[in-house]
Amino acid sequence: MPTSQEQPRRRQSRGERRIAQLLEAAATVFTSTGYTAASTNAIAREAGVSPGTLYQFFPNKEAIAIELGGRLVAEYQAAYGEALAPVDPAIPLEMVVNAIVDQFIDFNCRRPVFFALMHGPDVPGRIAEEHDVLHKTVIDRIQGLLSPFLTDLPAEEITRVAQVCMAVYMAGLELILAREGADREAYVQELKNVLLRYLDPLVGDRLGGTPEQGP
Amino acid sequence: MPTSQEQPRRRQSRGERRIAQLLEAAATVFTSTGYTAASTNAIAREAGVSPGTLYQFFPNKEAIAIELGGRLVAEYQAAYGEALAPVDPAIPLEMVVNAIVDQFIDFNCRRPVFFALMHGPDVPGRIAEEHDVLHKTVIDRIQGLLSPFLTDLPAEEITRVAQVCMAVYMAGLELILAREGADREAYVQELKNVLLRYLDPLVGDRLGGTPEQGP
DNA sequence: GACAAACACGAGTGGTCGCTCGCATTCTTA
DNA sequence: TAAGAATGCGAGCGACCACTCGTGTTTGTC
Repeated sequence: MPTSQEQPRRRQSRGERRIAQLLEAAATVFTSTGYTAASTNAIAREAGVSPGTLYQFFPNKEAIAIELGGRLVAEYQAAYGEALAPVDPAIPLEMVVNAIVDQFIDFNCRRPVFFALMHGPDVPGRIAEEHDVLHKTVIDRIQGLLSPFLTDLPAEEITRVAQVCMAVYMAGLELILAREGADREAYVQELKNVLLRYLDPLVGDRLGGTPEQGP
Repeated sequence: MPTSQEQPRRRQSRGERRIAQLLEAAATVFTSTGYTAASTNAIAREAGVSPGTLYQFFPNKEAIAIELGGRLVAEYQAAYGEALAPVDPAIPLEMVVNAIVDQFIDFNCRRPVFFALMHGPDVPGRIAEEHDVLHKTVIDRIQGLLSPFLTDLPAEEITRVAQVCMAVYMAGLELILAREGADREAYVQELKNVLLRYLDPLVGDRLGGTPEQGP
């Protein structure tokens, strides 16, 4: 016999719209207050519905964050699915780093919730697990991307380099999200500089060292 | 007439001991759960006293964090007060960065609460202000330290560089605190590498570029 | 139009947390 | 040693929050 079967409730189009509305409201509230401090009543109010209506579509608060996170990941992969795919190591590292940073920054600026949900230290068990999985995946991809460039380094060290790149990116992202306009652009350039100068001395000896670039 | 005067309650030595005990307990709880999730009852339990006793010495939860933060800053300044003081720009940047990173890492490893309190995104108003002040001070100091080295750059850009250095340090610290032993040391070296390679191309042309260093 | 299912409401429930209060105990001081 | 202050206790209060439930409304289907 089936164990506690999940009967797939038939949604009406009104329901689908409500769900989208609630997730949008949740994104707004999570972004401004973080996950833990965000109350489900506040999310419902932001969406213009009653608390009861919210629980018509989500079994609990955690499920909102999980669904939101899932949709964000899907949206990201649809837009930049190949961002971290391995590339021809003959391409200058500068171009690779620039392209990847630009894509990630672009997405994170358009969807600031993503950072709030991923970087928040207050998210509870289940979400933290999802984040861990995603984090490990990204690290693996960075590692695979860097390997052809960092031919002289042992695998263990490449892992470390990937971890450091990820951490530096996250730190830069926080600075960047707190700024706007030209100031933001300047910090994006600085982030690229940090990563490039960090990685450049590590690449195996091939033609084309990366020269300095100005703003 | 005096406005709502604070009468300085005479403490017995027993009381001073309790305060130290409570702050130590608070440090433990804050470190493991963060400020918001830490309950005052949990802090009292950790210290082996009743909730009422806790409130004999602190007017509210915020005051605990503020007192703890104040003592940590004082402790830090006593140990490394001159860590960010300007130095002779003839000294190689590598030595300067190495020394500063070592000192900060050393302190943060011995007192992990410091990072938890400073980096936590969930700390309420009053504490956030204190952190802002401290953060601005540190940025200023870094700026003053870097200026003699980065002679070719306008002030505005040096500010940006200081901000980036601080953010990179914080990111590295998070990686480092999550590791132990030889692994930790390796990440400390990586952090130094990131900062050095980022700053090295910026220093005005003088003798002594910074060569690569191994683990 | 009739019926059922999905949707919507919002006061209410149980639980947690910051904090209080009345009272007991220990220390200081004269 | 006696008075008063400091310390200590822990049940409990009020506020807030995640979540529920009884009831009423809208929508899809025959």
